[in-house]
Amino acid sequence: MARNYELDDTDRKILALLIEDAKIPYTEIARKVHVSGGTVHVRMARLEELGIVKGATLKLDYQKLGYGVSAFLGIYLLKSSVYASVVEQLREIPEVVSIHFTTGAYGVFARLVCRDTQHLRDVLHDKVQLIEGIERTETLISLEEAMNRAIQLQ
Amino acid sequence: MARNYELDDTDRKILALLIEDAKIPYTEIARKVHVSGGTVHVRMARLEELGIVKGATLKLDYQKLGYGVSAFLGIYLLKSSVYASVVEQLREIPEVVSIHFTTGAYGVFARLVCRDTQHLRDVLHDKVQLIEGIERTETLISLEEAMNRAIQLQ
DNA sequence: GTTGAAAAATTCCGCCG
DNA sequence: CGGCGGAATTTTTCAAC
Repeated sequence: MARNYELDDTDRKILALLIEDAKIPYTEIARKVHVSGGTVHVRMARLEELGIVKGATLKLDYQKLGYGVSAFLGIYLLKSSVYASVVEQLREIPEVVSIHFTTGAYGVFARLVCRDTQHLRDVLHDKVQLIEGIERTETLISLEEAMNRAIQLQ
Repeated sequence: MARNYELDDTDRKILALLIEDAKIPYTEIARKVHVSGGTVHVRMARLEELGIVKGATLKLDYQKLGYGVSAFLGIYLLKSSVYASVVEQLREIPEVVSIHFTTGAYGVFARLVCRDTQHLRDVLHDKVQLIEGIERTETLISLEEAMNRAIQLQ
């Protein structure tokens, strides 16, 4: 499941460039990596085939889109067997953007993105608190996202 | 700073499609949104001009890339005035992918992505613990990322 | 906001080292 | 076999309306 695939230097260089900007043309990547455009195409097709590349998405300024409040939620479960069910129910909430199963006090750790603190309050009260299997939650409101980037390969 | 820009339904539909897959051609978006290709182009140019769209990036399976361990770090600061300096120093650590200024006990909350628990241990001990201004940290290791998605517009 | 046409990129395939 | 190069198709890009 967590296998490590054989990636060569060309693969990593291609990925590093596309992580920075997924819209740069393959022909330009080809020039920078010193291979042909066809090769970039073949390498990307293989990386997608392997499931390493799952697609591309936009980098957005959520603040400017009106989603200025983000929060982390530490969730205490009534018993650990409800994990899968709680995840399913969290997934149904559009404001939940990521869910982690973590070590430590919390069983589940989630991140929410909301328009404002009122919206966050509503989501917590009307959606999260109603989920079966949750004992209680601790909320950490992010007042400012000082940084957010993709991992650097190598 | 946190202004709300006027986006119409067309803008939102275009963004929603590109969030799903930033590589679909503007011509295809045009068909789905019932406008011309030129209009999609103009709308995206404006959204980039406004800074709402900051670019595009790849969606990757970090597990398969050999980065299977992710952790959240609650950081207690010696005094709140060191915030900016601590953020600067965290930014220098390649394994740190996001930094938040939060309410609650921690002054700073960060996320790290590492190859394995040994790598995480090394980063915490050799890099994070050396930062001036940090009193102590609490680590939450994510054993599994059950979900990770972009926010849904509307 | 649309159209249409030039420029560029993608994509595929036969060939070669 | 993996990489290269060229050609057909599609997309991007932009000016005129």
